[in-house]
Amino acid sequence: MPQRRVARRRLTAADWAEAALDALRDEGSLSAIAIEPLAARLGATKGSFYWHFANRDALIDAALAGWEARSTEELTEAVAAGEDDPAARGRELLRTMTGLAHRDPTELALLAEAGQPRVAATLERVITRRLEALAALLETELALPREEARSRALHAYCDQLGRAQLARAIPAVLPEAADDEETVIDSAWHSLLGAAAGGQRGA
Amino acid sequence: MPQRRVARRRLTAADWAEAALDALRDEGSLSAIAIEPLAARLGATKGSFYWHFANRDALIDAALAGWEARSTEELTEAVAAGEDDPAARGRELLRTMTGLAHRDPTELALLAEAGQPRVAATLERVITRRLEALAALLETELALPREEARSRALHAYCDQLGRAQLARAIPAVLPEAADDEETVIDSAWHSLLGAAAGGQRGA
DNA sequence: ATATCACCATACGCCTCCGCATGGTTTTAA
DNA sequence: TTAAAACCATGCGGAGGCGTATGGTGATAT
Repeated sequence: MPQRRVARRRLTAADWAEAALDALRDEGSLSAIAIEPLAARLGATKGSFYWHFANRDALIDAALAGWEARSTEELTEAVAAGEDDPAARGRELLRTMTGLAHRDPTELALLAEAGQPRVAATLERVITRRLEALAALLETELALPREEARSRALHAYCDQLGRAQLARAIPAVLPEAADDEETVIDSAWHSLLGAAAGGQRGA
Repeated sequence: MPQRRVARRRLTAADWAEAALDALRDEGSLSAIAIEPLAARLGATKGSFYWHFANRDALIDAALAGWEARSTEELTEAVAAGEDDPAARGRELLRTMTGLAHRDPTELALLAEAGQPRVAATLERVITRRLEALAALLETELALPREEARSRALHAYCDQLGRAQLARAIPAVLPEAADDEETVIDSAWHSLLGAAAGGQRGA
């Protein structure tokens, strides 16, 4: 019995990778990327999967690569936007960098799974690029010294990261105003501009 | 054959709960709390476990309760310390609240697993107590208005949380000075004192 | 001394998932 | 139209984890 349900189209490796990312976003854990559940979700079986991928790790790699590509793409778009207005570009950068964590749990899921070396490496590349972009903006547009720019960027990023974490884990402790992304971005941008000495003072 | 290895002592429920917390800290994931691996680690078998606990969930609950008890104990100790010097008490509070995340991965592991409702509830209680304590200190000792105190406390906490997260996931992006806990506490305390308007401005 | 109770080992069935082997079914191309 | 290639379903074996049943073994009390 040729048991196709209706007239399902055939799957590609990209379909599997995307399904893996979906599962990671929905379940919030790398263990959600499992062949058999994904196959069920896709209306297929393992036979399809093992044609496109060598094993589960290969699928995870593909999903990570997909996420990294999407993230860097959004970053470059944000950098390119509003070329004339530095403030607008800064806010757009912040939105891309930190708003993602609020809108899309994938990033927090990966952060939670940073024990895995491949996950950590992916995160390192993405986050480094973001910090680099933000620091560069501060350095050129606000004429801040390099170290100060990097320090402020890092500070803002950590703040938003912790905020996103709390928003996901225990939203009750955050003020209601934090629901509005525009408000959050606004606050982050102003604290970025008006930061005090900042950075680690020691040594 | 009475196969005791040497002359192992008998286990208690607390032994199992502690072993569960150890596993959670070492592996960094709730899935590390698994009966059979823990039994092997303890040199026992499932027979022992199911005498002391009804099932795996009960063990997780016990581990969470143990962590919560330990956390609140450390918090009250910090509040009690240095009663005469508000600054010293504030720094001690910060050390307890945020230093924990740096020294002990358990907290970050739980945060990563906040999808589980029981984990989220535990975290909410602990973190709320911490924020409450810090805000109260700022309110009474620095004579800050209530909302301002809460806002600054939350801000500092988010910052340290994000910093701890990054330190664990991708330590490369943090400056080397961040290795020194005293430096971190120092920076956090000063930014807590000298924060600008802070808080969400909106609505 | 022996009966009772607390504690534990062993073995079993069940489930979920990975990975492979095999054979079938499409699609493409010659 | 038929041969090859791409794609996929099915079935199997194995690993690891949960929970239960059952029968010990040690300590404790009488």
